[in-house]
Order: sequence, then structure tokens, then C-alpha cells
Amino acid sequence: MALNLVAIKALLNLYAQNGFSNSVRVSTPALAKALGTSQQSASRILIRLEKEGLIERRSVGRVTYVRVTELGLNKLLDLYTDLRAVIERPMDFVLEGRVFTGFGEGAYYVSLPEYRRQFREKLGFDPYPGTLNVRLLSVDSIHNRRLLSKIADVRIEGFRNGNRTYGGLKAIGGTFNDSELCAVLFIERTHYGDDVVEVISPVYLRGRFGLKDGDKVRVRVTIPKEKVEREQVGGELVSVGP
Amino acid sequence: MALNLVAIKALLNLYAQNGFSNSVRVSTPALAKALGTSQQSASRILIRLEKEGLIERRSVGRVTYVRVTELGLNKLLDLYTDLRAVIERPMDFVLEGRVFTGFGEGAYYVSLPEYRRQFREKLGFDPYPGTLNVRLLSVDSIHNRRLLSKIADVRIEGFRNGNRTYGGLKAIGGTFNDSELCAVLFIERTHYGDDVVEVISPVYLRGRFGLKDGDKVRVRVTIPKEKVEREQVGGELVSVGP
DNA sequence: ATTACTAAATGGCGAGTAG
DNA sequence: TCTACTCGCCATTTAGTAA
Repeated sequence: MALNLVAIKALLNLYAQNGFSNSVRVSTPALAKALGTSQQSASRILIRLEKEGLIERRSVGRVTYVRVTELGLNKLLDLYTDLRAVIERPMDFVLEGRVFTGFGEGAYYVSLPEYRRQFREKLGFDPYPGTLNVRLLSVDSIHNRRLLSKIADVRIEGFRNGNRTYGGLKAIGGTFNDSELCAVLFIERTHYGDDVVEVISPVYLRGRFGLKDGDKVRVRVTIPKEKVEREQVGGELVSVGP
Repeated sequence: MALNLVAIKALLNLYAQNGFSNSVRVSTPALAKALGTSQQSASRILIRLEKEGLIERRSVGRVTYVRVTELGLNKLLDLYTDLRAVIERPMDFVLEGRVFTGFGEGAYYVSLPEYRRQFREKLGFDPYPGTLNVRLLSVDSIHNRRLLSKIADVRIEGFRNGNRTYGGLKAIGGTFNDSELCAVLFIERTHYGDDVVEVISPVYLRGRFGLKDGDKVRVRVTIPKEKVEREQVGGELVSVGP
């Protein structure tokens, strides 16, 4: 017999008030308010939680005290550890596509001392002078490119040199064909579309893997934890307290 | 419009299969099995999740691929962080009671070199030769005593000296009257009941607080995280995979 | 084999209300 | 005031079934 989400929220609410090591004084109207539900439902939930052995109730006069049982705590811990096992683990973004020859500016830009210095300092390697252009194949890869362009946290600043200005870009480190260190570049004003990434590496990738145009390659970016943007924070969860 | 628990489980299940950075192939019977529900419910859940923008579906031939959206990920993260905020925080166990004079053996035992050495090494202080007996007042305190006796992780070994054997005990560090370092002892073969704790401390507590029999005292034990026993592991949560 | 509709059963909800 | 009952009502479920 599976518990409802609201019931879990109620349990969490009680636990949040130290309900495991203290008897917490609760009233069904107060609980109802905290859960955004009716008094009747709050009453039902407490009855249910008690029946399932997740809480213990004790009436002193007309006020009731509730204490979360070990079973109840375990219920919360189970949910928590299940979530944690899934969420607190590295997230892999794979970009798969085919090599193609671009406009050939990559080599020029990468070898500019301003850029090169920043790559060395912020990415930790001295890039081979040139970018490898990859046209992404699957919708997943294109989707991942979009996500990564937001996650990428290595900011390479633009600069000006005389009357010429050079734009900024973002980068993020990854692995090329599951073996070589590389970085994916997200150039602010690129000539390419959403289905293209430009990759740099300390090694000459075309040579290292004997790549010709049209060959399939794979870039893997691993995000240590959940570093994913949390722009939408529509928290509709338990508000703890009275 | 609040989501159901089963729907959350479904979302988690999809996410667990790298559903955020990969399109996951799902079938409603398989999902139903993983969730312990019917095929029809699985179908409805997917429809619902898609309607709420938490997943995206894509049909290729007769198989459908599902991908968790950023909104969907945020939903999981919200739940997770809410749980974490409550669970991953120190837990306080308060024992309140009144001082009473016991059989007077405490001083003898504590001053035995074997015990004393272990206290010093495992608890980090040299105990005043004597225990303070506290008779617990509230049901919460008695409950907490029971819990702490299971949580207590400082094991003091028994020993024998000639023909006499001295029993083992467990202890856990705490704070006496919110100011002095102390430890609660859980003696294996005690003469006292479940409503009594024996407390030791580097200082002479009776003197330090001017305690007479019947005076109220409070011992607080703080457990860093959730170190609580998880004997009951009735996991009825999402089983990940096919 | 799928997915997902409709129908009937179940279960949860809030309003009203008793104790 | 409180808790928790009953009662309609609506949501969610499963079974059957269509596509």
C-alpha cells in the first residue's frame, strides 16, 4: 500500500520539527495549512501515518503530540537515499557527430597569444593550433550541446588588438573518443549552427585518430555532480514550521 | 496541481537511466513493472509528465523515446534538496531528568584503571571519579535514551581482574546542562531501569552546578548526521533499470 | 508486440458536522 | 477551540479493448 506524496510531505514536516527526538505538538488545522490541504485531509493523513507505524500519537488533554518512529524515519531515509543515489552522481553528456572541414579560421584564432594564454591557464593545456569541427548527428547530441553551452563554466574573454576586436567564448573540458583530453568551445558569434561544435585538444586530433571528413567521433563531457542550472526554482514543497 | 508520488518515481526512474542526457527507450509495460503499477497507469503517467513539461517524448516507429527536460530535472532536484535540508543536519537528543543518589558504585568503577584508560582514550577526557545518576522525566527522554543506547558508538570493553569480571558498556559524548562536556553510559548489566542514565564528565558535575538530589538537569547528545540505525530497510522505492 | 481510449471500481478530497 | 466522522464529488485506478 503506497503512501501518498502529501503524506510523505507531512512526515517530512514533522521530522523537520525534530519530530524524531521530540514529541511535536501538532493540530490538524496547522498541519493542513503547512501542507496546503484541508483539515480533514490532515486528520486522515495522521491517522494513516499512525496506522502504518510511521508516527506515534499521544493525546494530553485536548492537544496531541506526534513523534516520528524509526520506521517513519527510515521511510524518509529510503526516499532520500534513492534520490541521492541517482542525483549525486556524475552526469555524462555525449556529443556524437562527424568531422568536417570548416572555414579554416580555427587555427588562426587558437594560435593568437591572447586566446592561447587563456586556454592554457583556464583549461590546463596548450591547445594544438586548430579546431576540429564536428557536425552533430543525433537530436540527443544537439540537445546536449545546448545544455552544455549553458553549463560551460570556463570563460575565455574577448579582447581587442589595435582596431580589431576578438569575441569571447565559453569552454568546457571533456574527453575525445573516450581517450584524449579536449575542450568544447562555445563561441559567442559563430558562423555555425546549433548542430556544430568546435573542439580543441592538446594533441592534433585528426592525426592522432587518423580522421578524415565524415568520420564519426564522440566527445564526452562529465559534470561532477548536479551543476546543472536551476533557473526554475518553483519550489512547491513542504514549508516547515507553524 | 501536485504530482503524484508514482509520477515522481517514474520521473526518477527515467532520470536514473541517464534520461536527462540521453533519450531513453521506454515501454509502458516495462515502466509499469518498474513502478509496480498497471500498464494503463504507466501510460497515463507519461502523458501527464509530458503535459507538465517534465519529459519530452518522441516516437520512432513503434518505440518511444523519452527524455527528461530541465523542468523535470528541477522537479527532482527540488524534492531532493528539500529532503536533504531536513535529513542532512545534526540531530539532537535531549535527556531531561532529576539527579538522584545511586548505589554509590559509580565512583569505584570509574576510577578503575582499566575503565579510566578506555574513557580517556575513547572519549577524550579523564572522567571525574563518579557517575551522576539521572532519572528521566519525560517519555521523550526515555525514548531518546533507548535510541541513544543503540546509537552509542563508543565501546568500553569489559575485563577481568583476578577472579572478578567487569562488564562492558557503551558510551556516547554529549553536553551537560548545555555547557559541560560529558558522556552518557549504557552499562550492559545495570541495576537501574530504562528511565535512568549515568553520566560522567571531566568535571565534578554536582559541584560545578551545585546539584542536590531532585534537581533538574539536561544532557544533550548531537548526532552529526543521520547515523541512526537503519535496521528496517523496507525499500519499496523505484527499482532502476529495465 | 505496442499505446491509450472508455467504463467501472476504487480511493482521496473538502464541506458539513458531531463530540 | 480541537479531532474525525459521513457524504457527495472528483480524481485516479484497473480491466477491457481498439488501433
